[in-house]
Amino acid sequence: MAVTIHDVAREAGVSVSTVSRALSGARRVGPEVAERVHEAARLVGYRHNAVARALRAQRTGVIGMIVPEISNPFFPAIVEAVERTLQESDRELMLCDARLSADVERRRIHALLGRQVDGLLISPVDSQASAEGLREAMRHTPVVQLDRYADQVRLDWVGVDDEAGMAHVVNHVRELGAQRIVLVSAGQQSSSGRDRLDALRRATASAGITECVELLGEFSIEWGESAARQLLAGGELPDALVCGNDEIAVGAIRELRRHGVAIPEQVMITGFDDIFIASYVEPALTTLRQPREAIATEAVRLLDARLADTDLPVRKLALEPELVVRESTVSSAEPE
Amino acid sequence: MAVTIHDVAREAGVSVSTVSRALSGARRVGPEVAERVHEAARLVGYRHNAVARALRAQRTGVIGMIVPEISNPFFPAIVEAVERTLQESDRELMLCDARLSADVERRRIHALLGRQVDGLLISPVDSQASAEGLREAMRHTPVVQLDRYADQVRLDWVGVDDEAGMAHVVNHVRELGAQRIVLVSAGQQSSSGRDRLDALRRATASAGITECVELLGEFSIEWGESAARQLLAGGELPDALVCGNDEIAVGAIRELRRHGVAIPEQVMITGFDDIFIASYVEPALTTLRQPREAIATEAVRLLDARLADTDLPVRKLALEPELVVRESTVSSAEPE
DNA sequence: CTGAAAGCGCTTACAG
DNA sequence: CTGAAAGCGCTTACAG
Repeated sequence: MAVTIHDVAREAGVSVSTVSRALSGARRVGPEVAERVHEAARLVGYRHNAVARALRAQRTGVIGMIVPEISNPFFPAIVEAVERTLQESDRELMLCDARLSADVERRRIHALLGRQVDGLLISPVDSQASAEGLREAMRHTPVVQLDRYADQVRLDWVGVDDEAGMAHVVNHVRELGAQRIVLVSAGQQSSSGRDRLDALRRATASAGITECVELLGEFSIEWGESAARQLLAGGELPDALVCGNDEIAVGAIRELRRHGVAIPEQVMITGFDDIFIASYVEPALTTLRQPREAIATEAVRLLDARLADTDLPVRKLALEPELVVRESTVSSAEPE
Repeated sequence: MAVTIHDVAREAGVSVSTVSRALSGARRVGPEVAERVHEAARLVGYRHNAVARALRAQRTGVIGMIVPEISNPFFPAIVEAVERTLQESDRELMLCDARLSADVERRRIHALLGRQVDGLLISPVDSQASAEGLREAMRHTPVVQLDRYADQVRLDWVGVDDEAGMAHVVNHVRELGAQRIVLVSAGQQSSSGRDRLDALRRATASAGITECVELLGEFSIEWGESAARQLLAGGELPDALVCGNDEIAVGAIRELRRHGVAIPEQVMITGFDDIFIASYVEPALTTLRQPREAIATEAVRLLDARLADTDLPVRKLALEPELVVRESTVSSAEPE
């Protein structure tokens, strides 16, 4: 029914083996024969069947990717870069959304394994609960974690260097004269929450800041607003609010401005990630720009390395984020 | 090497046919035999091979999806909903980014066809240049367009009802007393640009608005800013700025506020789409909320209908957006 | 209800 | 360089 390699073979007057070789470009075919095969393929309207090829070659050319939540504005840029990178080697991306549930995540892993993906890129939803699914996955295919990671799993990872980032940001506000700093971040459930808090503590300590309050909630605008309300109720405001991510910072900015607090004059505010809206809030947010593009390409590179050699040691790759100074810390900052 | 159905058959002491039937749930298997097969499968660690199944069954269970640009904040929510809908029927999503190029788009179409997708969901990048690729696609697999569409192609489509939306918005500002209205939108290259402009013209005409200037550029924040500058330079401001999408509106808001214009007191502003930042700009933006979830589920439904019956007539499904009133038109609007 | 056999469309040793 | 043959892991008429 479908046009197959056999139709091409008949048309060109050669064997299917020759057609296969000519079409796949494996060079052991006479030049005029190759020409004839290509002509015949065009004539009969032949199209590759990647499924048949995959079954035979034991390689699908499909990479699975699971993100915690596609609608989280952080991931689309990474997905896009991964997809672009894969195209360079004629591979496709099968994308899944874990909907923030380790359970859904595990089911998606199984589905992707069933589809025989050549590798899996994943940002695990939970540092604990994701571990089991990941272990299952790595028994069957190369796996690389990106952005987030799970504990107790020996798996490659590439993501942002929280340590370096927080040091940048703390030094920045320090140089601008901040003495009293409040850290607003998330709890320790996710790897980012924990790592950023640790990084924040070390950064403030090594900057010689002793007066340092911690407000811990979650990575959301709502928590940023609520934390700001706590500060307002507490009386005196700190010099700077260093937030665990941009959403917290955006929430804090909104709430503080509603109460007439001048930013950055009364309080400086910083974020982390540089999501789209960071440059559109008022005042525009000073933050750390995640090297999303690099994270994506490095993730594919790590995967390919493991594809080539299964005995590689586990690699963790932390990429330094870039400090983007905007008006939430420096009122004269050039608008981008 | 891999554990196959044969290993299960040996373990269970039955034929591979029986194993296949028992595992796929085709009920023509004795209950205790089925039990034994499942037990054996567990024992030998059997996993489905979706590739082999797809080759044999001539059905992959994979739906291809091509979006103009994943990082455009409009699409992730749709992608998420599509993926969720597909999961209900154990299908997977193969996602491609056309990078706003009809050329890349055509290559992605070919790749997906080669992978034998069971159907294609696409938001074409260009109303003209996308047509050829789409025609190629529809010769091989069911295709449904969503959000955008191409001209001169007989293909199902599901998207927002621009006509109804613009009528809502124009009536809204009209009721609030706006007489002089400026339309800021995009040109006619894309289907949305054209349709929204048409809808806007009809809406203002039928609302009896005669003083109506049109500023046409593109769907971007930059164009919104630039249009606002033109207005400021032109002297007297209109009562309302009705924008073709949220990004234009956000740009206009920023620029007008920079120049001290009071919104909505001096000028009301409306958008279209209700993207994430619409509720976070100041003042929060009155806009039309796209029924993204419904667009996604209807797109899959249309595809499934066509999968079941190839002779269906072409269907266009326009879904009404919801007017979300915020502070950019009504200063007392409740913050959400 | 169950099994033997054919075959989905390709690739790839193996000969020649 | 080219061809005949086996086989990737399944499903599905066809018999029984």
